[in-house]
Amino acid sequence: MIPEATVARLPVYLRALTALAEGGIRTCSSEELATAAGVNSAKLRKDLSYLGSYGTRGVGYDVDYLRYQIAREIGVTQDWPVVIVGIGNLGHALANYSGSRSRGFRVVALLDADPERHAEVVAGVPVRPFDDLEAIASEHAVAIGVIATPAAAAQDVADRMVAAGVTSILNFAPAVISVPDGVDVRKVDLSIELQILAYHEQRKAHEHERDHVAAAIGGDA
Amino acid sequence: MIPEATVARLPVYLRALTALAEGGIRTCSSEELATAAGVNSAKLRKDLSYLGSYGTRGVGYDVDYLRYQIAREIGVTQDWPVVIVGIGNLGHALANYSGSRSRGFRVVALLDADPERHAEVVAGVPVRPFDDLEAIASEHAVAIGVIATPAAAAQDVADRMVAAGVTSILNFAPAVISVPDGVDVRKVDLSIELQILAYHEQRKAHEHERDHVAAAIGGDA
DNA sequence: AGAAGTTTGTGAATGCGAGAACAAATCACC
DNA sequence: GGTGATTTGTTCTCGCATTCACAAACTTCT
Repeated sequence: MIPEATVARLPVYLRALTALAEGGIRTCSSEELATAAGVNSAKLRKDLSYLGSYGTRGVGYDVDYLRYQIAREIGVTQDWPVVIVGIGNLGHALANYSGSRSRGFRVVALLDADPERHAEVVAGVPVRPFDDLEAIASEHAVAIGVIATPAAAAQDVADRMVAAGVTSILNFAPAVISVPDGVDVRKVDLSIELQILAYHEQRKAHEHERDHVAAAIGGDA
Repeated sequence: MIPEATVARLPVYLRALTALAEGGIRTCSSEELATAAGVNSAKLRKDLSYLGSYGTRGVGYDVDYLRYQIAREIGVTQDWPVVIVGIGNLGHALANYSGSRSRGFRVVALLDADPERHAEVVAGVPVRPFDDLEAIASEHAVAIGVIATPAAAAQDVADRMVAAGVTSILNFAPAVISVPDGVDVRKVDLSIELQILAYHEQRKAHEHERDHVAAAIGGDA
């Protein structure tokens, strides 16, 4: 049983290893890999220890071997069929991104409720009516769905996805969606990320203010 | 000092409160707001207690009042100038999204290294050369930058942003970027989110398999 | 072969967040 | 004015995640 925090970092390690492999590097230490992944080396080693003992003391890790082990653990040695619902600006970006960049996933359908879009072909995949969801999902055994619709439609789309057999949802719509037990939802929200940054930014600004005031009154304690 | 986990949820509460206000609701209990935000009511109350005592026992929270208090705490009562670098599919989506939907942020510039794009106008903002970054950042006192470039360019863009005075970065590029102390970075990564879902999906599949095997051999312990 | 130097894997300590549970405060009703 | 119902704010406990520190294991050099 791998801790959730570790699961969230495994893809980062995988990408770092891929970058090293492309650079022709065959072996790396936990320190090097940790730097490439932007984490602490102790944390990296503990994370990897949940998968097994794939390193060699005194030497480090074999890049290709570790890469395969992590990919297998995550489950991206096979290809997961994915449907994307909502082909606006964001849907376009996601379709292109998933289509070319990332191995492990295959976009089997792009769906949109707007008939205007049904003529389009994005990243080689035609946009089809949202009502085709059930047919496509059962035909390709789709387990992963992406919601890129406006907030108002998100819950409906989620319900239909779940009914069609989808058990993992990636939600880009700025809305909280509720799903039955056994269905995983991950949420990505631009606006929330910006607001978190704004909070810290504001705190920095206040910090400065206090510094200025302190300097002005000559405080040195 | 508000805990980081709480800070990350405040924007969710803010959005839920806005939705309630738009529905004409003037007052709500922690239970109602928690449901709308998709969290536990005890957690919600504890989060809000870090801001102060803005509720009334036996009654609940005044929607508008609480909304303002949270907005003030986050820092979105003012407008933060934002620059977006990399106007591909994703950049388009972000520009449109930030432009219309979210209050608290103002896109002051869209930058791209590709001269082909400098003719475009997205969401009312013209796309300008990346080299204009420093001039724009100092003119508008930009503190928040968004990176929507390919991975290879991300570190360069981040360095230039930091040099130009940006102290908070939202990174959509699939790359780890390193910045000096005092600069905040948040990372959003489609591919990583999908891989996390794939991991859980795979575990569900294995679970099923084991169930089938158990059923087949008639195990009931 | 043995000693010195590296690097992994893990046990222990610390800190943080989640949730349960309850006391304090307010409202409604008599 | 007092009693019961309701709801907040807070304390307490538990579990998870991070980090340190070190023993075990491997390599290299003499």
